[in-house]
Amino acid sequence: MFSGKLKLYKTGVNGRLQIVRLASAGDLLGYRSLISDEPYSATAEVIDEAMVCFIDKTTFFDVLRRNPQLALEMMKKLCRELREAEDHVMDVAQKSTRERMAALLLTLKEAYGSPILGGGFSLGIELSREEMAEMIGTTQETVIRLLSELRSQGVVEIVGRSITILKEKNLQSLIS
Amino acid sequence: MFSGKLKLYKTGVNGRLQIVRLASAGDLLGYRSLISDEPYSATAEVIDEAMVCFIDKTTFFDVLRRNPQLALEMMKKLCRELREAEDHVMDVAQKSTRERMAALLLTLKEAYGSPILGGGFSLGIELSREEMAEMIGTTQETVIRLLSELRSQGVVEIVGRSITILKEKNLQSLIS
DNA sequence: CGAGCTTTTGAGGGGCATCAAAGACAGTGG
DNA sequence: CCACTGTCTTTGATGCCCCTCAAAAGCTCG
Repeated sequence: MFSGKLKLYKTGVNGRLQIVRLASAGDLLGYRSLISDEPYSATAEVIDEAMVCFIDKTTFFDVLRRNPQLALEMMKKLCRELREAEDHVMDVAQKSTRERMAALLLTLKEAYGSPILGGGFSLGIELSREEMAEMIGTTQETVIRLLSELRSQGVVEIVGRSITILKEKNLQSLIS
Repeated sequence: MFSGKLKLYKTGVNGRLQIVRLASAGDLLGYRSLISDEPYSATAEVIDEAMVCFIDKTTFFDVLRRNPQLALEMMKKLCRELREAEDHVMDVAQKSTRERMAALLLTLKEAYGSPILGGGFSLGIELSREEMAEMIGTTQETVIRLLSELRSQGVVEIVGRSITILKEKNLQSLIS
């Protein structure tokens, strides 16, 4: 199967990474720096096999200028991403690490998950413990502890990097 | 003097607020929900006297469609805000409260500050302790403790809600 | 099988939230 | 003018969540 997943991250204090978002097939990358004329502020790295296609700067702007409707669509996309980013700020600022862990699992399930025989959901994306930590702003160790906690409660099943959600409702109730 | 300042905030878990950004004269508000067709995700509240001007939805889109250059400008603005929001995520996730406090003071100084006789900077905006807490994702009490710490070190001068930065360099070195 | 990763588990400590209460300050009405 | 009230600010005490450090165990690959 052709999947194609990238992670987009920033580098923070003492090299600690912060994953800003994941990108999949069809997503646009880098257009923001193009538009705002700022230097690239994030780094992209392949998680799964991905094919990338480059668009020339002038072509990009030409198409955009000739096609107001497309421009509007892009603005829509930007607005949505902005709202998501702001929500993310609030999550990190207010929620406990446990709540963010639960939210991450549910988000991944929404984006990549697929139902599995017996009623669970396979996450459909395999991240390292550290990558998860970098997404929710915590450490490897804490991610591990929270995951084992969930496993011991029968909420998830874990085999290596493959995670299956067994009791989605328990996660839902965790994110309050 | 005519200033006009608003705060834009979201409501999080158990009603705790998160100030997403401050807006001043000339800023646009609410256009994001307009464009992305999502429900309003934030609330605006006046801090200083402000005059607000409403634009009709259809007018807005008309102008945008007829004026590709304007659309590009708006996209620029959106991209910049997006980058700022993502930076903010990283700050909250990685930096200590003390670092965020210092960063907040410097940000406010950049946005509203004005030089004062003797080499300091008056912040030029008066926020309650709680509002500052809501901006950097902490509590009132912690803001107060950090501010007194800075005052006792002679880094800032505080009279009620008016804050003067005396030793900007010390703040700079705090944000690492 | 050894080297280098990731994952796991444990111990310890500190930063910060929470709770509680007193002080400061402004507005209100008697 | 002064007690009265509500809001904001300050300070102190307590505890716990989670980061940090350390080390062992598991996995992968040459």
